[in-house]
Amino acid sequence: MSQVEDIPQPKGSSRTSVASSMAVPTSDNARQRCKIAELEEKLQVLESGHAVKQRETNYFMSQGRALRRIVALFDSIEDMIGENDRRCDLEGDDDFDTSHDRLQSGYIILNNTLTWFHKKTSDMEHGDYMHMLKKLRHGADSARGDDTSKLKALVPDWVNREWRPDPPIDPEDKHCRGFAHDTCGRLLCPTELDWNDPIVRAGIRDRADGYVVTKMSWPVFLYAGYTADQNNLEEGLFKSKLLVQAFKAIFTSPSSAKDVSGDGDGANIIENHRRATKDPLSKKVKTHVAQIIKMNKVSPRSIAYVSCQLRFALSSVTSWRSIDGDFDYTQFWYNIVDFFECPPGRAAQCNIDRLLTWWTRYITFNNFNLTAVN
DNA sequence: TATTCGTGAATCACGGACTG
DNA sequence: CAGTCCGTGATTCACGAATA
Repeated sequence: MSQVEDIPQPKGSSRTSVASSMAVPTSDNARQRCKIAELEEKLQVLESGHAVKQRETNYFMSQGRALRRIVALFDSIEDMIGENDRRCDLEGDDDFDTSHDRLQSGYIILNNTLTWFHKKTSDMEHGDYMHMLKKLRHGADSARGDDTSKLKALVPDWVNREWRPDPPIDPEDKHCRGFAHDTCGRLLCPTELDWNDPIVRAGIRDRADGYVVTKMSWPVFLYAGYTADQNNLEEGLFKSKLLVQAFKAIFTSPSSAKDVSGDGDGANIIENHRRATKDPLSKKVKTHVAQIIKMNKVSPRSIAYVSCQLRFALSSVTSWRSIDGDFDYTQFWYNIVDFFECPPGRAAQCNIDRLLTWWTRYITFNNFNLTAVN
C-alpha cells in the first residue's frame, strides 16, 4: 500500500515540481464540498448496512470523475501507486526515466486532487480497496465518455460555423470525419505537411510512406490561426480557438465556449475578458465541472486531456480507444504532458510559463477564474 | 484446429433528478 | 432553464472454455 507521509518527488529530471502546486487557495464552494465530504464520512461511521455502501459507491464514482480530466488520461491508478511504492522501497541513486517521473507526478496530482486518498487506502481491507478502485475507474471513464459525447456534437458546430465546409460535418455521425473530410483532415494534418497539396492529401489518406500521421508531430488544430511557423514550432502552439473552445466546453460549460471569438490574438483576449467580467446580462450558471472537481488551475494535464478529446472529436473513430490507425493517443498525451512538465532548459521553461499565463487570461468565466499553474 | 458459446468489461445513448 | 451527474439498457469486443 502506498505510503502516506512521504510522497517522493521525481528525481533526476527537469520535470517541474508538482508538489509546489499543493497549497492552492480553495473557493468557498470547494471548502463547503470538503466539509460535506467530511460529514458524510462521519455519517458512515454511525450508520451501517447497504445505505452506507451505496453512498460510498456514489462518493467514489463522483470523486473518480476528475481523474482522467486532470490526473492521467491513460495511466491507471494502480500504476501510479505502484510507482510511488517502488520509489519508497528504493534508496539512493535509482533509475528514474521520463515515464516513471510522469507516473510519479501523476501520483502526486492524484493525492492533491483526492486529498483523502492516502489515508483512506492505508486503512482499507483489500476487498474494499479493489472495490474503491473499480468505482473510481468507473467514475473516471464515465466522465470521459460524457466529455467525448459532448464534443462529438459541439465540435462539428464550431467547425461548420468557422469554415462552412461542403458538405458540413454531421454532428451525429463520425464516419464522415477524419482525413476523409477535407476540413477535418486539414485540422488533423501534421504541421510539416501541406494539406493544400493533393499529393499530400492522397498520401495521408493512403497512409503512404512519408505521409503517415503519428503522435510525433503536432497537428494543425493545436495552433493559433491553424498555421505553424516551421522555423519556430512552438509559436502559437496550444493557442488555437478550437482548443480553447473545447477546454471551456468541458471545464466551464458548453455555453461558455461560445464566448471564444479570438485566435491567440492579444486584443481579443482582453476583449473576451472584458466582456466576460462586465457583461451585466451574462447568466450565472450552475456550478461547472472545474468547480465540481475543485480544479482552480489550468494545468498541463488538463490541456493534454482536451487536446486528446478534441483530436478524437475530429477523427472518424466512433468509440474511444488509444490507437487510431497510426496515431497513438497515449503517446500523444504523454508528448503534451512532457512538453509542459519537462521543458529542456530555462528558455523553454519561460515559454511554458508564458503559455500558461496566456491560458490564465483566456479561461475566465463569470465570477470564476481559472488560473494557470506549472 | 476451427468454430461456437458464455461472460464480463467497456462504451454509448438516453432520460430523470438535481442544482443554482 | 442550462448544465451536470448518475443509473439503465443496448451494443460491441476480447477472452477463455467447450465442442465439432
